[in-house]
Amino acid sequence: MGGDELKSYFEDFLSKESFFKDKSVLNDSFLPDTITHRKDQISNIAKILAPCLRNEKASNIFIYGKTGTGKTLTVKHIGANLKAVSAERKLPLKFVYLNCKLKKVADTEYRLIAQLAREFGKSIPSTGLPTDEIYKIFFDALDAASQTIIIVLDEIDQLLSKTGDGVLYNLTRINSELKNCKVVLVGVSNDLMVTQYLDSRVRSSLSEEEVVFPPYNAIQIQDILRSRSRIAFNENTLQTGVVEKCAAYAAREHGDARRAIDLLRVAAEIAERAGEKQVEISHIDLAEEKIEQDRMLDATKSQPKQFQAILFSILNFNNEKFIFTGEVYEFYKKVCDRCNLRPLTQRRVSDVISELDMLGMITTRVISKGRYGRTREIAIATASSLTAKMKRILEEELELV
DNA sequence: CGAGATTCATGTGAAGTATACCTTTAGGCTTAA
DNA sequence: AAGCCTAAAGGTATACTTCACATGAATCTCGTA
Repeated sequence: MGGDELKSYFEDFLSKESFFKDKSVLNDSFLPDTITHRKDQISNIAKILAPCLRNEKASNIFIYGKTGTGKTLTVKHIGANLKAVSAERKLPLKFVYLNCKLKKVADTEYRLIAQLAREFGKSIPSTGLPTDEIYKIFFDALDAASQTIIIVLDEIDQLLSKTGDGVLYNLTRINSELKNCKVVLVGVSNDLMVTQYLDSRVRSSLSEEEVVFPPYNAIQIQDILRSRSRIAFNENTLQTGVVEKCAAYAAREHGDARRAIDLLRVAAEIAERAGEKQVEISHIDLAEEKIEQDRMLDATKSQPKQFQAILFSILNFNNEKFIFTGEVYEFYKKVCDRCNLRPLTQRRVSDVISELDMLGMITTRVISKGRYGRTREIAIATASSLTAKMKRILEEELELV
């Protein structure tokens, strides 16, 4: 574009009214003032936690629900209100939210407790201290003042599957250890089955109260989308049927409202960039594709080198219907050779493959081929056009030519 | 022909190792009395 | 002598390796009909 052309493009851009009034409303991190269709859950949790305001010990809570059913949102919402009230009245109440899924932040016992201690202003090194010491620092930090503390552990299932329930056992015992303050634990989980893996003491202590978040149905998602789009968009931005379609797509996948909102936002971005007057239904399909792609490509880029090499090895077999660990490992060794990476052992590669499965980048299951042994059957979870893009990124990242 | 033994390839658990990082401690140097 | 800095010693978590055993259905074996 030449200077004049560019200028007129920008002028043209400005003359068009933007679709968005307030785009942040459609972001994951946005906290609406009111949460649609979650009255029961909110009042339930609020009732359970309310005694905290009087500095009494409230029950621990376990919250279940699939992704995008508003668990995190609800908990944060209640937390914000509790904070507001307690700040106003100068009550000794603290609310801590922690997501256990964040890699390198809270995915092991040590890191979880360290992170919690940091929330209380302690500085904890990333490694080097005994875990007992970390507990001690954390407990001291808690007990420093007479107060009630609500600790929310989001996506707790991730933590449990990786490190077992030892952490939770220790946390549930806090109250008997500490003199001055009371701690309420709120566990949030996507997996309804998790409590089965818990030690019975932990289970009974942690799930003194349980709250279930059922999936939204399509109508409810529509309501959510409408209430958000009223704030997010200017009038007449959405073609009729757009909200319905987004809702339908999301409802198809176990009523994931976050997905519906993402879909709407991305569809609008696509439409705006394409210079359309309105967001049309066709943009939603494009959006769905784009979201999936971005998610996978970002995940691909952000993996550690070894993971990338292994993923690349797997993708290399994308023409074959079934891929087995042995084949992948053989190829992986060659890849390592080509990009100067020290090959990991097959043992470790096996674990990495499981982790990639957990990340949803591939699908695996362990099968027995009878006489021909036992292995993991690996399937690539994405469309072939996308795997091609992923491979290109990996080649770049691994400096393969 | 069918029940039970065998087999293969690799899953999986436990224990050991390398690395990076932490605190403590001892020694050495500087400084002030 | 007291204070401060540095480096070594001793300790830990984490990622990875090593070792060893577990798995489970296709295939083989062998007694029986």
